[in-house]
Amino acid sequence: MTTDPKAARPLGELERVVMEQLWAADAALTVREVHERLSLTRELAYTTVMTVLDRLAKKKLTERERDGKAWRYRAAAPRADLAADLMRDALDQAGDRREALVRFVGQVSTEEAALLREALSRLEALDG
Amino acid sequence: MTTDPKAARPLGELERVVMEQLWAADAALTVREVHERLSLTRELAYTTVMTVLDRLAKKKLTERERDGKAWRYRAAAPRADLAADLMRDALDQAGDRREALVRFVGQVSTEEAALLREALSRLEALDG
DNA sequence: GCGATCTACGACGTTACGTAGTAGATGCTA
DNA sequence: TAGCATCTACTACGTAACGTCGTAGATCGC
Repeated sequence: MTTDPKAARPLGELERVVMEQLWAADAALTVREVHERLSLTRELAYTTVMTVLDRLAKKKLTERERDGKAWRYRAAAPRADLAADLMRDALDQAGDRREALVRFVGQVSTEEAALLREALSRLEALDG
Repeated sequence: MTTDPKAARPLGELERVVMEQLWAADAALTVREVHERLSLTRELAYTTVMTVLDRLAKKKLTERERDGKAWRYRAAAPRADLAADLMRDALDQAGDRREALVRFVGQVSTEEAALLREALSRLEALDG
């Protein structure tokens, strides 16, 4: 689990692209910086980006720190964590976990299956 | 994949309990039957259940067939399929699949990890 | 033919999200 | 230090999903 044990609803479309900027950045970004990056591919009001960043913070998906009069935002958790949380939630909704996992591995690509085996091996090595 | 290759958004709360009735039933159920079952634990108008069943049908999550003047609904896909689809969607959102899978297996229970290994073995046996 | 039962469709409240404007606080600069 | 640029806080609006029903009309069995 990342942080919240509850409801990790999938991100909205704009929320996702904003988070992607944060994940892609080395450091925490200001609203302006995120806005600038997004402006390369779409038109958005500065305040729109600010609102989204703010909402993400309220949802605990971003954290922010002061930098002068501005806030700097960074992702509260790695992208992979978010994805893993969503996978968990999905699995939790299945009645029969075994069956759900069977279906899941049955639909992943060969590469993904290999990655899964690898991850499990690594886990085994750790757990002993 | 179950049916729709796209957006398998998680079900709403009422949609979920309705689907659970369908999954739990041996045969296709009428609105009345679903309503009766749900009425055991909560109060709902008959038409509310009907609306939900209808919406689920429009979303291709249920299929229906005539039975006299009434419709009989059944889940369009096994519950496990839905869960697996959601897991897929979640995985697809991860930037780095490897990392996401590592995080995922890192948070599943020991039992789930075992089930995953089992499912992968089975897959391997099939794929050769 | 009637009454019970169904469906079709519209409606309303709430919440999430995309999108943005206004007002006021704040910090840099000439 | 006065003022402009910049930032935040807050409010707002439209849309879509969903929970929740009601009404009207079709339909089936007696």
